[in-house]
Amino acid sequence: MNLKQLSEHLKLSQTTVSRALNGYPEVSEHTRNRILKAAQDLNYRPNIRAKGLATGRALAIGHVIPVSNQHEMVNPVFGDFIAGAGDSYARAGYDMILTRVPDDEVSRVYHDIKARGNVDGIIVHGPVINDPRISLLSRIGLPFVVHGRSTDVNQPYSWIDVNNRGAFERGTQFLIELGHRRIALLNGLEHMDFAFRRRKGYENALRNNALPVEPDLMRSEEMTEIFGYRSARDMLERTDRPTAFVCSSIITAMGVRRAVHDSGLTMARDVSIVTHDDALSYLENGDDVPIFTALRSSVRSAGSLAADMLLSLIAAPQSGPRTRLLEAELIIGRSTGPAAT
Amino acid sequence: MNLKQLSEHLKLSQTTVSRALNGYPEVSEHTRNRILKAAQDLNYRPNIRAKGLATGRALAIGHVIPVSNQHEMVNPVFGDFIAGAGDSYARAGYDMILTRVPDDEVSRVYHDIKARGNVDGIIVHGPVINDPRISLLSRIGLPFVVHGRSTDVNQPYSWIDVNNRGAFERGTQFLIELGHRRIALLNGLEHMDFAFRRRKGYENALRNNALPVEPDLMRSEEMTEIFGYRSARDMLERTDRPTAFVCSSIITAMGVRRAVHDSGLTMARDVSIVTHDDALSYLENGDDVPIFTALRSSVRSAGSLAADMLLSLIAAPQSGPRTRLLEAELIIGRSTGPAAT
DNA sequence: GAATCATCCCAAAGCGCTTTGGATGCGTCA
DNA sequence: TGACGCATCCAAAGCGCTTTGGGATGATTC
Repeated sequence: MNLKQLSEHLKLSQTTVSRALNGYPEVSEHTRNRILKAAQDLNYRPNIRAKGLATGRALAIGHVIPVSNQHEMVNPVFGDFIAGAGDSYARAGYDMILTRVPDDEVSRVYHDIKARGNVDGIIVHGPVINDPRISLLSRIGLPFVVHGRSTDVNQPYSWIDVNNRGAFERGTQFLIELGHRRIALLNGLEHMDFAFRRRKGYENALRNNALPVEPDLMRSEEMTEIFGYRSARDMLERTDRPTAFVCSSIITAMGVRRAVHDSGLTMARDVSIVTHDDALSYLENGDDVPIFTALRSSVRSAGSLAADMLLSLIAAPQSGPRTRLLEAELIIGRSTGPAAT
Repeated sequence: MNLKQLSEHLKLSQTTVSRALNGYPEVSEHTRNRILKAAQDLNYRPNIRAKGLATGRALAIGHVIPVSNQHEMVNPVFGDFIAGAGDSYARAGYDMILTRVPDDEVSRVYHDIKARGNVDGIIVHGPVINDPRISLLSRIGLPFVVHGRSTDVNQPYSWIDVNNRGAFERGTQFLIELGHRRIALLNGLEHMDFAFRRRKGYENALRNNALPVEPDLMRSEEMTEIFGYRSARDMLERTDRPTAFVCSSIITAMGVRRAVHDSGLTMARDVSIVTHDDALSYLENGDDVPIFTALRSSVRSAGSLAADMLLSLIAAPQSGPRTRLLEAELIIGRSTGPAAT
């Protein structure tokens, strides 16, 4: 069932039917109702490709996920972010198109996307420090919103981000106030902007309290369980072992917990853990009482907000870059306690 | 830069240029090379919507993710599956379109998708027992491949699945051979087909060894860490506590491990754990020596295979349903040992 | 030399929609 | 009564591509 058939069936022109369906005023209420009813009854759906061709809009948003050549890991955060964004798109009648792109092909792919015209805008995932994609997309003229920010990029652009620096400063400060002096940081890869900012926050807190920043206590890797385990294991073997850990991910924190157990120590009593928590639906941080003391910020709602931001950016292109900084919430769980004296 | 401009620039017809670019034989080698070079130089990309309109193909695959009204959890497996599939699509020049659909709207959405014509085929995620989507899609006439199978559906359809029954039978048998007699099952939601099959496998192994199937030792829920923890905690408090657990997910297994520790017991010595392992990139099961004894099957390669299957199904629609059963590999890790006597 | 046949290329229609630029009919007003 | 405005509707062009149905050219055959 296409427009032509529908209009023939109604003995009206395609123009009138199209206008009625799209809410234009040049159609009488009577005719409009007749058309809407027929469309409903005959189960008419406009062909999105034809519509796109005619309007020049694609009615789709692209999510371009960088896949690094060294680090093939799929971001665990991704599913939840997409879920949040997808719900927003569904409400607006947009499709969501996913593309995985190797680092060395981003430029080609963005040009492709622009030329093929299959999306109206893009969400940029996983920004690194001084991310070249931002100036590239601005130059190409494709509307976009970055999930995260990019340090050292000085042109304006739209982004939505958690206050990573602030959160980690707060988490570290919290441990310091509990009396901890040797606090380790198990961070994500620090060329990633979020990880870079988290380290800044961690260091700020130490400096504010006149504590030394010790490279020995800082690690930066993909945030896996095994990374948490191995790092904590190593550090806990030392005589001057840390009494607390700040982790960039619940998964890593789980590894630390395992190491604490395996070292014959007790969490909260001997070793405290504070972790970032993206509130992933499959990694709930306990139920009534959280397992880990955490800096929580739902990546799912970030997805939804990013999508909304991009859609409004597309609707009003002139309105200039928008930004939104979300604050993480400090949740006190059972993984922290006063430093042993 | 569109076809018209390109052909004017070359002083050729659109027909010839189109044919040259799409590899049709009616163009001399000389002209073809000239066209290819110009296309390259001028950075020409065909508009995919126009192409789709003209050919009737969408050059896109839809992934429809069911979102249950009761269980809002985002499937943790999803990211890796998509990664595998996405790589296949990229190779074939297809786009991947994601749609999240509430359970009660599947029918409407599938009809929409068909009518709007924005995909050439669909991957069905998360099949339940007797899944209505299969007959629905067959009736609508949209090519599809199911990730998993659906018990009680007797019409033929294309699917790719892990041998869940076989894997869990094997895992349970392994524990029995280690001397375990009281073996608990922490399963996913059993209206999901994969979970249903896993229970069958578990029960088969018990029956084959003349062991009782005890409802007290079987739980079925969303596969979270907390589910594993709480269930194991409960069961380990009993006087006739289980000596082994079979889990449907590494995340749940982590919860069990925590419960074992918190109960003052030792993994492998007092309590053994066997778990399914989807080989998620952010949940590696240890490094050289796996942490958990596991039934491993990469969901990522399943994604890639599912995508390839669907693409070939679209290319040769008459060729009838295809199926592919993957075997999980039993990996011996440090979570299992002989039953304490 | 005419007929036949490849080879290479083109004009134009068509995919399903939107949108421009009228056309038509009717009531209103001086 | 004629001019005008308004409310409704329509024909046709156009979005960028593919594909059908030839047309022109030169080589080959008889």
